[in-house]
Amino acid sequence: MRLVGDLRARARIRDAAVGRFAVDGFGATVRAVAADASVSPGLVMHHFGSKAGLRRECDEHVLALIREAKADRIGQVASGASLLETFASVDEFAPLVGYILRSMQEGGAAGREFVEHMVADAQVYTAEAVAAGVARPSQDEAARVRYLVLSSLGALLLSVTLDPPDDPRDLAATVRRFFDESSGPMLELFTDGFLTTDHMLDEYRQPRTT
Amino acid sequence: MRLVGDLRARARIRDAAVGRFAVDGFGATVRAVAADASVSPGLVMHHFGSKAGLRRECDEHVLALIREAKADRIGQVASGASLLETFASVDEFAPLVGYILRSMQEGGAAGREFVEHMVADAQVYTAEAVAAGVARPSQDEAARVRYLVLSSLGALLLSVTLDPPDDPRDLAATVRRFFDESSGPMLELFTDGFLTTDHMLDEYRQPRTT
DNA sequence: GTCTATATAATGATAGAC
DNA sequence: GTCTATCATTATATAGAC
Repeated sequence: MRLVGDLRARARIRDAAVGRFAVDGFGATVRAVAADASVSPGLVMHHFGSKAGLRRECDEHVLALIREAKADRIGQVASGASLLETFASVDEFAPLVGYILRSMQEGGAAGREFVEHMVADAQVYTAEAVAAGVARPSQDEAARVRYLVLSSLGALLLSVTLDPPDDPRDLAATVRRFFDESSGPMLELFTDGFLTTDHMLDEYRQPRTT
Repeated sequence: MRLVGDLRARARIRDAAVGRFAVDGFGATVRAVAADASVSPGLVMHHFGSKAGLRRECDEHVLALIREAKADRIGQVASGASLLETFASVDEFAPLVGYILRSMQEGGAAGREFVEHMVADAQVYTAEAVAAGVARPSQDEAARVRYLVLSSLGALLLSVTLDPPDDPRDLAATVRRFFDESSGPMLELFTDGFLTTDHMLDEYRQPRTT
């Protein structure tokens, strides 16, 4: 079957590209991707037109997979970072996590969209948590959620970037280590806070009232 | 004076490189640096041996300047992120902030060292704050400080990376915008916390006691 | 010290055979 | 659809004149 063969080659190249980009970053060469997919560099260009075209399809494919996986576990996910932790430990999804981390690192379209989706999701979960009395209400819900997601994902990204695994295939272990080290402090910070009192906070609450 | 002329050219190239790397990332070419310094590409190689050599000297120079500047304002700095905010608003230091952000983004040696220094500093400040009764004590001071620094710097980095200024010279404005948006949520989170109670936290406090 | 000219290597992309 | 061969560009780095 000619069409099936075609689709399978395309998919193989795309999957190889996702893995390569995850491991080496987006500076990875078309040649390396072709080698991983056991095809010629020319075939990559034939199917995707350009490296940018390949990148675009990888972005879309990864985002689609993540959206799909999120739908399967709706309600179970509280923060973007813990989603990535869960994903990283599933072999099948590990390359996706690497790809998304690279995308956040580089500032690409996929990274931005992923973060924005995470913020949107967290907004819903937080509202539910507040309604359930599990989370405290905030002076500015939108700003709080945004900072929580940005800081959680940013801490993970920075941790992985500054201290990457020797073998990039061990990304899952690195992600897990980060969570082992930070889940304690996070819980403590989120429950007790960090400061005792702060005059600036009073001002934040009652701007120019007193 | 031959020696003075030499040193001035070296310094000019190095400063140009810091600025270029800050704006374009470390993929910036030797040619671009040479053009910014108004010298030939050959002269850059003559002075620094290789692009890697140039990079090394930039790393050392930036770290030295930051160490120096930190010494000048000892005790005034609570977190790494607010240090960068202060720096970014001073025109003279703006390229340094860009350089450090790029270095954290790429995972280079300078980024790692900068973060580690920030963690070490924050450890001292936090201990003082706890002693003064301004900050709550923690179950694991080292882990808490590390997470606070990593999340603050990570949130800033991610924010700047995902939504960079149109003109890279407007980095200061972007950094300031991030702080305007997140200082409120940070203060609230740090003072009140986020969750009401959490069973997992009890376990964290008294592991296998009950 | 500084420049011009060039060597060398790698990359994205194209052309055409099969 | 797939490959081989090649082009054009771009990068670091070198050599040697001034």
